[in-house]
Amino acid sequence: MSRNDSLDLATQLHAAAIRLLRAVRVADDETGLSAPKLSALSVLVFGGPQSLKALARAEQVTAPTMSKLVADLEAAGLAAKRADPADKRGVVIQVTAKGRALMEAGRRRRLALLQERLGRLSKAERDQLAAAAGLMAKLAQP
Amino acid sequence: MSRNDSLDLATQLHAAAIRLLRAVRVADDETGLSAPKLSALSVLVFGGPQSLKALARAEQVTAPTMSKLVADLEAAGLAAKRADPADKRGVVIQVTAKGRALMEAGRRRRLALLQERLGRLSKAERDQLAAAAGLMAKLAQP
DNA sequence: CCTAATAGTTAGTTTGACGAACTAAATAAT
DNA sequence: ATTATTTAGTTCGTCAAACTAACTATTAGG
Repeated sequence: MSRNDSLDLATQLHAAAIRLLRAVRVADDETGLSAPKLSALSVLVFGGPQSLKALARAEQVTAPTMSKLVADLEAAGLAAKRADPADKRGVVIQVTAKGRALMEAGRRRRLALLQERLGRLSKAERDQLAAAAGLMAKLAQP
Repeated sequence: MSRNDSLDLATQLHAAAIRLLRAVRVADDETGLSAPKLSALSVLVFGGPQSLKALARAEQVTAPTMSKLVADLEAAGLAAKRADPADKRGVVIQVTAKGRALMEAGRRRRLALLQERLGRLSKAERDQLAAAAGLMAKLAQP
């Protein structure tokens, strides 16, 4: 029974996470940015200026893929590249003020969407979710 | 703002869901199926036989997109289409035994990945997570 | 009936992913 | 010190998956 519990838990958690992310995805449309670009921008905002390789690893894509995403972000004035003073092969990519503002607005919309739904739950249920968020983070650790 | 307000909860839930999905995503690679096809197959397994339109709506894609996904699943012998007896325009799509077996194998691999991590939690914490999965599904409802 | 709506497919386009091949720079080896 | 190797990033070609527009076939409404 314990084995079945685990199977069910893994399946249910997986399905629930997918549905939850899908539900809030609509808020991202309004930024005018695609999900991969918005996500890369988010890493720049929260992770600070970094190399292309680091950014690619954070987003679990290859260097060429990230190279193109960054080029598009740069063309849109949302990110900027500068030479790495310590390594002339390298670049340091950072978010611009415009990029930061756009990311923040998108994030607020996404969270607003979730908050509206959170209002449907009781206080006890919200507390339960808050505790679970911590547990999920623990599960996701390597 | 309190530490436990709903903005924090929304932020934590969103981040936790993303990290959790990333952590188990590697298990799906071994199915040999892409994420969209695996996801569509999952809807067929859990939602039963249904029309292309229903499947497209469930996956939040357009009919042409789903038409191609189903065609590929059919070519791989994982799903089957039959005419809808009640509407000659319509088709009913259902998972095959092979498709069901593949989904089950994927689910087992995903669990295997999570198992070590689930072991870090107490039984009480696992119960908490299971309950939270239900709440998350509720949140995701439109 | 005939017209409008619906189910699904086909055609063409865009985006984002990859690997392979390239340039340039840094590091290791002899 | 010179050469070889590795590393960082880009460009190119290709593919999957998403969309819209337009098509066929069928059903439903006036």
